[in-house]
Amino acid sequence: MTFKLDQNAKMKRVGSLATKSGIIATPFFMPDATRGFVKSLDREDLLAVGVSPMVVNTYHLYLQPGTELVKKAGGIHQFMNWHSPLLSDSGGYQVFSLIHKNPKMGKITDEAVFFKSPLDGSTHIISPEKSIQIQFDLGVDMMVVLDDVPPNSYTKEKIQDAVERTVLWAARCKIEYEKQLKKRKISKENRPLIFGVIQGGSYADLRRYCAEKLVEIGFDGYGFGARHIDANGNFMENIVQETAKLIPEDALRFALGVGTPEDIVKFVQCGWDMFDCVIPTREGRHGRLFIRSKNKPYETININNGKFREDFGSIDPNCDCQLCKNYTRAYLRHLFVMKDPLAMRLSAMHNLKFYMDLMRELQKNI
RNA sequence: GGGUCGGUGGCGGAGUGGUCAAUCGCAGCUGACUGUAAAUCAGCCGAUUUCGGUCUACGGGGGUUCGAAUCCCUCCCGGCCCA
Repeated sequence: MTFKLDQNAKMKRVGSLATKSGIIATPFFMPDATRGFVKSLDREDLLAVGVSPMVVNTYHLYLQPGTELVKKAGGIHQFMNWHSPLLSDSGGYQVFSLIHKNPKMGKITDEAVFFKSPLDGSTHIISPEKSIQIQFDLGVDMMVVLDDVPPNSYTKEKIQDAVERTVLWAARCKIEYEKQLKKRKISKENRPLIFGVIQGGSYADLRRYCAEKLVEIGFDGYGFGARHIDANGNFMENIVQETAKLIPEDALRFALGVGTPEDIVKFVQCGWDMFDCVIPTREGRHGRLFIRSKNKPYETININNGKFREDFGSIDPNCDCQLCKNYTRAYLRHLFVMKDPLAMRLSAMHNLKFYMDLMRELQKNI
Protein backbone atom coordinates (compact mmCIF):
# COMPACT_ATOMS: atom_id res chain seq x y z
CA MET A 1 0.00 0.00 0.00
CA THR A 2 1.17 3.48 -0.80
CA PHE A 3 0.01 5.05 2.45
CA LYS A 4 1.97 4.26 5.61
CA LEU A 5 1.00 5.38 9.07
CA ASP A 6 3.77 6.13 11.52
CA GLN A 7 3.04 3.68 14.35
CA ASN A 8 5.14 5.69 16.79
CA ALA A 9 3.43 8.98 16.15
CA LYS A 10 1.38 10.47 18.94
CA MET A 11 -1.34 11.18 16.43
CA LYS A 12 -1.98 7.95 14.69
CA ARG A 13 -2.87 9.44 11.31
CA VAL A 14 0.60 10.93 10.88
CA GLY A 15 2.26 9.07 8.08
CA SER A 16 3.47 9.27 4.54
CA LEU A 17 1.94 8.82 1.14
CA ALA A 18 3.92 7.60 -1.83
CA THR A 19 2.81 8.85 -5.24
CA LYS A 20 4.51 8.54 -8.60
CA SER A 21 5.71 12.12 -8.21
CA GLY A 22 7.04 11.77 -4.71
CA ILE A 23 6.27 11.20 -1.08
CA ILE A 24 3.95 13.42 0.93
CA ALA A 25 3.85 13.64 4.71
CA THR A 26 0.37 13.49 6.21
CA PRO A 27 -1.70 15.33 7.14
CA PHE A 28 -1.20 17.78 4.28
CA PHE A 29 -2.77 20.73 2.55
CA MET A 30 -2.94 21.30 -1.21
CA PRO A 31 -3.49 24.75 -2.67
CA ASP A 32 -5.97 24.88 -5.53
CA ALA A 33 -4.29 25.34 -8.89
CA THR A 34 -7.67 24.81 -10.50
CA ARG A 35 -6.81 25.90 -14.01
CA GLY A 36 -3.24 24.70 -13.82
CA PHE A 37 -1.93 27.61 -11.79
CA VAL A 38 -2.42 29.11 -8.37
CA LYS A 39 -3.84 32.50 -9.17
CA SER A 40 -1.24 35.26 -9.04
CA LEU A 41 1.58 32.92 -7.94
CA ASP A 42 4.62 31.69 -9.78
CA ARG A 43 6.10 28.25 -9.11
CA GLU A 44 9.06 29.92 -7.39
CA ASP A 45 6.61 31.61 -5.05
CA LEU A 46 4.94 28.30 -4.27
CA LEU A 47 8.26 26.60 -3.64
CA ALA A 48 9.34 29.49 -1.43
CA VAL A 49 6.43 28.94 0.95
CA GLY A 50 6.84 25.19 0.98
CA VAL A 51 3.99 24.08 -1.26
CA SER A 52 4.32 20.58 -2.64
CA PRO A 53 1.14 18.74 -3.71
CA MET A 54 -1.56 20.78 -5.43
CA VAL A 55 -5.03 20.31 -6.88
CA VAL A 56 -6.01 20.88 -10.49
CA ASN A 57 -9.48 20.55 -11.94
CA THR A 58 -10.64 18.19 -14.65
CA TYR A 59 -13.58 20.34 -15.66
CA HIS A 60 -11.60 23.56 -15.99
CA LEU A 61 -8.65 22.04 -17.81
CA TYR A 62 -10.97 20.15 -20.13
CA LEU A 63 -12.59 23.45 -21.16
CA GLN A 64 -9.38 25.44 -21.20
CA PRO A 65 -6.84 24.84 -22.60
CA GLY A 66 -8.36 21.45 -23.47
CA THR A 67 -7.19 17.94 -22.74
CA GLU A 68 -5.45 17.55 -26.09
CA LEU A 69 -3.19 20.51 -25.50
CA VAL A 70 -2.16 19.26 -22.08
CA LYS A 71 -1.38 15.87 -23.63
CA LYS A 72 0.72 17.52 -26.31
CA ALA A 73 2.59 19.45 -23.62
CA GLY A 74 3.55 16.12 -22.12
CA GLY A 75 1.01 16.01 -19.33
CA ILE A 76 -0.06 18.43 -16.67
CA HIS A 77 3.18 18.25 -14.67
CA GLN A 78 5.20 19.12 -17.71
CA PHE A 79 2.77 21.79 -18.84
CA MET A 80 2.84 23.51 -15.45
CA ASN A 81 6.45 22.66 -14.75
CA TRP A 82 5.33 21.35 -11.38
CA HIS A 83 6.85 18.02 -10.55
CA SER A 84 5.48 17.47 -7.09
CA PRO A 85 2.31 15.42 -6.75
CA LEU A 86 -0.86 16.69 -8.38
CA LEU A 87 -4.40 15.66 -7.63
CA SER A 88 -7.18 16.34 -10.09
CA ASP A 89 -10.67 16.96 -8.91
CA SER A 90 -13.29 15.33 -11.08
CA GLY A 91 -15.52 18.27 -11.90
CA GLY A 92 -18.22 17.02 -9.55
CA TYR A 93 -18.15 20.22 -7.59
CA GLN A 94 -18.65 22.22 -10.76
CA VAL A 95 -21.85 20.28 -11.32
CA PHE A 96 -22.95 21.51 -7.93
CA SER A 97 -21.79 25.02 -8.53
CA LEU A 98 -23.12 25.41 -12.05
CA ILE A 99 -26.28 23.36 -12.24
CA HIS A 100 -27.64 23.12 -8.71
CA LYS A 101 -27.36 26.89 -8.48
CA ASN A 102 -28.61 27.62 -11.98
CA PRO A 103 -30.53 24.79 -13.67
CA LYS A 104 -30.36 26.58 -17.01
CA MET A 105 -26.65 25.77 -17.17
CA GLY A 106 -27.25 22.07 -17.67
CA LYS A 107 -28.69 18.88 -16.25
CA ILE A 108 -27.54 15.88 -14.31
CA THR A 109 -28.84 12.43 -15.22
CA ASP A 110 -27.72 9.00 -14.08
CA GLU A 111 -25.93 8.71 -17.41
CA ALA A 112 -23.81 11.85 -17.26
CA VAL A 113 -23.61 15.58 -16.69
CA PHE A 114 -24.78 17.75 -19.56
CA PHE A 115 -23.73 21.35 -19.23
CA LYS A 116 -23.16 24.56 -21.10
CA SER A 117 -19.73 26.07 -21.07
CA PRO A 118 -19.88 29.39 -19.23
CA LEU A 119 -17.18 30.52 -21.65
CA ASP A 120 -19.04 30.26 -24.93
CA GLY A 121 -22.33 28.48 -24.25
CA SER A 122 -21.26 25.36 -26.11
CA THR A 123 -22.72 22.13 -24.73
CA HIS A 124 -20.56 19.42 -23.20
CA ILE A 125 -21.01 16.03 -21.60
CA ILE A 126 -18.93 14.67 -18.79
CA SER A 127 -19.70 11.10 -17.82
CA PRO A 128 -17.95 9.20 -15.04
CA GLU A 129 -15.92 7.39 -17.70
CA LYS A 130 -14.96 10.57 -19.48
CA SER A 131 -13.91 12.24 -16.24
CA ILE A 132 -11.53 9.34 -15.54
CA GLN A 133 -10.21 9.36 -19.10
CA ILE A 134 -9.44 13.06 -18.89
CA GLN A 135 -7.69 12.60 -15.56
CA PHE A 136 -5.50 9.88 -17.07
CA ASP A 137 -4.76 12.18 -19.98
CA LEU A 138 -3.72 14.90 -17.56
CA GLY A 139 -1.33 12.42 -15.98
CA VAL A 140 -2.04 13.30 -12.36
CA ASP A 141 -0.91 11.35 -9.31
CA MET A 142 -4.28 11.26 -7.64
CA MET A 143 -7.71 11.37 -9.17
CA VAL A 144 -11.23 11.71 -7.85
CA VAL A 145 -14.37 10.00 -9.07
CA LEU A 146 -17.13 12.10 -10.57
CA ASP A 147 -19.70 12.64 -7.85
CA ASP A 148 -23.02 14.43 -7.43
CA VAL A 149 -22.73 17.20 -4.86
CA PRO A 150 -26.10 18.46 -3.62
CA PRO A 151 -26.32 21.45 -1.28
CA ASN A 152 -26.93 20.44 2.34
CA SER A 153 -30.18 22.40 2.21
CA TYR A 154 -31.74 19.81 -0.11
CA THR A 155 -34.36 17.42 1.26
CA LYS A 156 -33.18 14.05 2.50
CA GLU A 157 -34.81 12.39 -0.50
CA LYS A 158 -32.81 14.53 -2.92
CA ILE A 159 -29.59 13.97 -1.04
CA GLN A 160 -30.30 10.27 -1.07
CA ASP A 161 -30.70 10.45 -4.85
CA ALA A 162 -27.35 12.15 -5.05
CA VAL A 163 -25.80 9.44 -2.87
CA GLU A 164 -27.19 6.72 -5.13
CA ARG A 165 -25.89 8.50 -8.20
CA THR A 166 -22.52 9.07 -6.55
CA VAL A 167 -22.25 5.35 -5.77
CA LEU A 168 -23.36 4.38 -9.27
CA TRP A 169 -20.85 6.75 -10.82
CA ALA A 170 -18.08 5.63 -8.45
CA ALA A 171 -18.55 2.02 -9.62
CA ARG A 172 -18.37 3.10 -13.25
CA CYS A 173 -15.31 5.25 -12.52
CA LYS A 174 -13.56 2.30 -10.91
CA ILE A 175 -14.29 0.07 -13.92
CA GLU A 176 -13.03 2.77 -16.26
CA TYR A 177 -9.98 3.25 -14.06
CA GLU A 178 -9.02 -0.43 -14.32
CA LYS A 179 -9.68 -0.32 -18.04
CA GLN A 180 -7.40 2.68 -18.52
CA LEU A 181 -4.60 1.11 -16.45
CA LYS A 182 -4.60 -1.88 -18.78
CA LYS A 183 -5.03 0.15 -21.95
CA ARG A 184 -2.19 2.50 -21.06
CA LYS A 185 -0.05 -0.32 -19.65
CA ILE A 186 0.53 1.54 -16.40
CA SER A 187 2.51 -0.39 -13.78
CA LYS A 188 1.36 -0.80 -10.19
CA GLU A 189 4.06 1.56 -8.94
CA ASN A 190 3.13 4.24 -11.42
CA ARG A 191 -0.59 4.06 -11.17
CA PRO A 192 -2.43 7.16 -9.99
CA LEU A 193 -4.35 6.84 -6.75
CA ILE A 194 -8.10 7.02 -7.03
CA PHE A 195 -10.50 8.53 -4.51
CA GLY A 196 -14.19 7.92 -3.97
CA VAL A 197 -16.30 10.68 -2.44
CA ILE A 198 -18.70 10.13 0.42
CA GLN A 199 -21.87 12.18 0.11
CA GLY A 200 -24.94 12.20 2.36
CA GLY A 201 -25.13 15.78 3.59
CA SER A 202 -25.84 16.03 7.29
CA TYR A 203 -27.44 12.58 7.50
CA ALA A 204 -25.33 10.03 9.32
CA ASP A 205 -27.23 7.10 7.83
CA LEU A 206 -26.70 8.35 4.28
CA ARG A 207 -23.01 8.99 4.92
CA ARG A 208 -22.70 5.48 6.29
CA TYR A 209 -24.54 3.93 3.37
CA CYS A 210 -22.44 5.86 0.87
CA ALA A 211 -19.17 5.01 2.61
CA GLU A 212 -19.98 1.31 2.84
CA LYS A 213 -20.89 1.10 -0.83
CA LEU A 214 -17.71 2.93 -1.84
CA VAL A 215 -15.52 0.77 0.37
CA GLU A 216 -17.11 -2.24 -1.29
CA ILE A 217 -15.99 -0.91 -4.65
CA GLY A 218 -12.59 -0.15 -3.19
CA PHE A 219 -10.55 3.01 -3.49
CA ASP A 220 -7.15 4.26 -2.35
CA GLY A 221 -8.81 7.06 -0.47
CA TYR A 222 -12.19 8.48 0.36
CA GLY A 223 -13.32 12.04 0.31
CA PHE A 224 -15.70 13.91 2.55
CA GLY A 225 -18.06 15.53 0.02
CA ALA A 226 -20.22 18.64 0.28
CA ARG A 227 -20.12 21.15 3.10
CA HIS A 228 -19.09 20.09 6.57
CA ILE A 229 -21.14 22.92 8.02
CA ASP A 230 -24.85 22.67 8.76
CA ALA A 231 -27.61 25.13 7.91
CA ASN A 232 -26.86 27.11 11.08
CA GLY A 233 -23.19 27.43 10.25
CA ASN A 234 -22.10 24.88 12.84
CA PHE A 235 -19.30 22.43 12.25
CA MET A 236 -20.87 18.95 11.87
CA GLU A 237 -18.36 17.33 14.17
CA ASN A 238 -20.35 14.16 14.71
CA ILE A 239 -20.80 13.51 10.99
CA VAL A 240 -17.16 14.33 10.26
CA GLN A 241 -15.96 12.01 13.00
CA GLU A 242 -18.33 9.14 12.25
CA THR A 243 -17.65 9.32 8.52
CA ALA A 244 -13.90 9.00 9.15
CA LYS A 245 -14.51 5.83 11.14
CA LEU A 246 -16.22 4.26 8.14
CA ILE A 247 -13.02 4.50 6.10
CA PRO A 248 -10.43 1.71 6.36
CA GLU A 249 -7.37 2.60 8.43
CA ASP A 250 -4.95 2.25 5.57
CA ALA A 251 -6.95 4.36 3.14
CA LEU A 252 -6.54 8.10 2.79
CA ARG A 253 -9.14 10.47 4.07
CA PHE A 254 -9.52 13.54 1.96
CA ALA A 255 -11.63 16.47 3.17
CA LEU A 256 -12.46 18.20 -0.08
CA GLY A 257 -12.64 21.95 0.04
CA VAL A 258 -11.68 22.21 3.73
CA GLY A 259 -11.27 24.80 4.99
CA THR A 260 -10.49 27.45 7.56
CA PRO A 261 -7.49 26.70 9.79
CA GLU A 262 -9.74 25.70 12.69
CA ASP A 263 -11.79 23.45 10.41
CA ILE A 264 -8.63 21.70 9.25
CA VAL A 265 -7.50 21.19 12.83
CA LYS A 266 -10.88 19.69 13.71
CA PHE A 267 -10.83 17.42 10.69
CA VAL A 268 -7.34 16.23 11.55
CA GLN A 269 -8.48 15.53 15.09
CA CYS A 270 -11.36 13.54 13.61
CA GLY A 271 -8.87 11.50 11.61
CA TRP A 272 -8.68 13.14 8.19
CA ASP A 273 -5.43 13.32 6.24
CA MET A 274 -5.62 15.67 3.31
CA PHE A 275 -7.14 19.00 2.45
CA ASP A 276 -7.53 21.53 -0.29
CA CYS A 277 -9.18 24.91 -0.21
CA VAL A 278 -9.26 28.25 -1.98
CA ILE A 279 -9.41 30.16 1.29
CA PRO A 280 -5.73 31.02 1.75
CA THR A 281 -5.26 32.18 -1.83
CA ARG A 282 -8.62 33.80 -2.48
CA GLU A 283 -8.83 35.58 0.84
CA GLY A 284 -5.24 36.66 0.37
CA ARG A 285 -6.12 38.19 -2.98
CA HIS A 286 -9.02 39.94 -1.26
CA GLY A 287 -6.83 41.40 1.47
CA ARG A 288 -7.65 39.04 4.33
CA LEU A 289 -4.46 37.88 6.01
CA PHE A 290 -3.97 35.04 8.49
CA ILE A 291 -1.87 36.15 11.40
CA ARG A 292 -0.24 34.08 14.13
CA SER A 293 -1.58 35.16 17.49
CA LYS A 294 -0.45 34.72 21.09
CA ASN A 295 -3.83 34.53 22.79
CA LYS A 296 -5.80 32.74 20.10
CA PRO A 297 -4.78 30.01 17.64
CA TYR A 298 -4.70 32.75 15.03
CA GLU A 299 -6.48 35.89 13.90
CA THR A 300 -7.21 37.52 10.59
CA ILE A 301 -6.90 41.10 9.50
CA ASN A 302 -8.37 42.88 6.51
CA ILE A 303 -5.43 44.93 5.38
CA ASN A 304 -7.78 47.19 3.41
CA ASN A 305 -9.17 48.62 6.64
CA GLY A 306 -8.43 52.30 7.15
CA LYS A 307 -6.80 51.63 10.51
CA PHE A 308 -3.76 50.18 8.75
CA ARG A 309 -3.12 53.29 6.71
CA GLU A 310 -0.31 54.43 8.98
CA ASP A 311 0.58 51.09 10.52
CA PHE A 312 4.28 50.73 9.86
CA GLY A 313 4.50 47.48 11.78
CA SER A 314 5.17 44.09 10.31
CA ILE A 315 2.18 42.19 8.93
CA ASP A 316 2.95 39.16 11.06
CA PRO A 317 6.07 39.49 13.23
CA ASN A 318 6.15 35.73 13.66
CA CYS A 319 6.27 35.03 9.95
CA ASP A 320 9.35 34.92 7.77
CA CYS A 321 7.65 34.98 4.39
CA GLN A 322 8.62 37.38 1.66
CA LEU A 323 5.83 39.79 2.62
CA CYS A 324 6.50 39.85 6.33
CA LYS A 325 10.27 40.04 5.98
CA ASN A 326 10.21 43.03 3.68
CA TYR A 327 7.13 45.19 4.04
CA THR A 328 4.89 47.01 6.50
CA ARG A 329 1.13 46.85 6.87
CA ALA A 330 0.85 50.40 5.58
CA TYR A 331 2.80 49.47 2.47
CA LEU A 332 0.76 46.34 1.76
CA ARG A 333 -2.43 48.35 2.21
CA HIS A 334 -1.07 50.87 -0.26
CA LEU A 335 -0.44 48.08 -2.75
CA PHE A 336 -4.06 46.96 -2.36
CA VAL A 337 -5.45 50.47 -2.65
CA MET A 338 -3.40 50.92 -5.83
CA LYS A 339 -4.68 47.56 -7.02
CA ASP A 340 -1.25 46.33 -7.91
CA PRO A 341 -1.08 42.56 -8.49
CA LEU A 342 1.90 42.45 -6.15
CA ALA A 343 -0.54 42.94 -3.26
CA MET A 344 -2.39 39.76 -4.17
CA ARG A 345 0.74 37.79 -4.83
CA LEU A 346 2.43 38.64 -1.54
CA SER A 347 -0.77 38.10 0.45
CA ALA A 348 -1.56 34.76 -1.16
CA MET A 349 2.00 33.65 -0.47
CA HIS A 350 1.75 34.72 3.13
CA ASN A 351 -1.52 32.87 3.69
CA LEU A 352 -0.20 29.74 2.02
CA LYS A 353 2.86 29.89 4.23
CA PHE A 354 0.51 30.12 7.20
CA TYR A 355 -1.30 27.00 6.02
CA MET A 356 1.89 25.09 5.26
CA ASP A 357 3.27 25.95 8.70
CA LEU A 358 -0.01 24.87 10.28
CA MET A 359 0.22 21.48 8.57
CA ARG A 360 3.79 21.06 9.71
CA GLU A 361 2.65 21.73 13.28
CA LEU A 362 -0.11 19.17 12.89
CA GLN A 363 2.32 16.60 11.54
CA LYS A 364 4.53 17.11 14.58
CA ASN A 365 2.35 17.75 17.56
CA ILE A 366 -0.97 16.04 17.75
C1' G B 1 -16.79 97.13 -20.49
C1' G B 2 -20.35 94.00 -23.76
C1' G B 3 -22.14 89.11 -24.95
C1' U B 4 -22.65 84.12 -23.74
C1' C B 5 -22.54 79.47 -21.15
C1' G B 6 -22.22 77.71 -16.47
C1' G B 7 -21.87 77.19 -10.71
C1' U B 8 -25.40 70.23 -7.65
C1' G B 9 -23.04 66.09 -1.94
C1' G B 10 -14.81 64.67 -1.26
C1' C B 11 -14.26 64.59 -6.99
C1' G B 12 -16.54 63.83 -11.85
C1' G B 13 -21.31 64.31 -13.50
C1' A B 14 -27.22 63.42 -14.02
C1' G B 15 -31.58 65.95 -12.90
C1' U B 16 -34.55 71.42 -15.45
C1' G B 17 -41.77 72.87 -11.02
C1' G B 18 -44.01 67.95 -7.09
C1' U B 19 -42.71 60.63 -6.96
C1' C B 20 -35.30 64.64 -4.90
C1' A B 21 -31.60 63.81 0.59
C1' A B 22 -31.10 64.13 -5.07
C1' U B 23 -29.61 58.51 -10.98
C1' C B 24 -24.67 57.02 -11.95
C1' G B 25 -19.22 56.60 -11.82
C1' C B 26 -14.80 57.40 -8.85
C1' A B 27 -12.79 57.97 -4.08
C1' G B 28 -13.91 56.54 1.12
C1' C B 29 -15.86 52.99 5.07
C1' U B 30 -17.41 47.94 6.53
C1' G B 31 -18.61 42.94 5.65
C1' A B 32 -18.40 38.23 3.04
C1' C B 33 -15.25 34.52 0.86
C1' U B 34 -14.57 26.71 2.49
C1' G B 35 -13.34 20.16 -3.96
C1' U B 36 -12.21 28.93 -7.51
C1' A B 37 -18.12 31.28 -13.22
C1' A B 38 -14.42 35.20 -7.25
C1' A B 39 -8.14 40.73 -9.03
C1' U B 40 -15.09 38.87 -6.98
C1' C B 41 -19.61 40.01 -4.41
C1' A B 42 -22.74 42.70 -0.76
C1' G B 43 -23.90 46.89 2.42
C1' C B 44 -22.95 52.03 3.97
C1' C B 45 -21.51 56.71 2.07
C1' G B 46 -25.48 65.29 4.35
C1' A B 47 -26.57 65.64 9.88
C1' U B 48 -29.09 63.49 13.70
C1' U B 49 -32.25 59.18 15.14
C1' U B 50 -35.96 55.06 19.99
C1' C B 51 -34.23 53.50 12.47
C1' G B 52 -40.36 55.21 11.93
C1' G B 53 -38.71 59.65 11.27
C1' U B 54 -36.77 64.67 12.07
C1' C B 55 -33.64 68.62 10.40
C1' U B 56 -30.30 71.42 7.04
C1' A B 57 -29.45 71.21 1.82
C1' C B 58 -28.26 71.88 -5.07
C1' G B 59 -22.90 79.50 -5.19
C1' G B 60 -25.23 84.07 -1.71
C1' G B 61 -29.66 86.99 -1.03
C1' G B 62 -34.62 88.10 -2.45
C1' G B 63 -39.10 86.76 -5.11
C1' U B 64 -43.17 83.74 -7.91
C1' U B 65 -45.90 79.22 -6.46
C1' C B 66 -50.00 75.05 -2.50
C1' G B 67 -44.94 73.30 -3.83
C1' A B 68 -38.34 75.29 -6.47
C1' A B 69 -31.96 72.05 -7.47
C1' U B 70 -35.45 73.22 -11.38
C1' C B 71 -39.04 79.73 -13.01
C1' C B 72 -37.92 85.38 -12.13
C1' C B 73 -34.62 89.46 -10.05
C1' U B 74 -30.02 90.64 -8.04
C1' C B 75 -25.14 89.89 -6.24
C1' C B 76 -20.67 86.84 -6.14
C1' C B 77 -17.49 83.36 -8.78
C1' G B 78 -15.62 80.64 -13.30
C1' G B 79 -15.09 79.29 -18.78
C1' C B 80 -15.39 81.05 -23.71
C1' C B 81 -16.18 85.06 -27.43
C1' C B 82 -16.09 90.36 -28.72
C1' A B 83 -13.98 95.11 -27.44
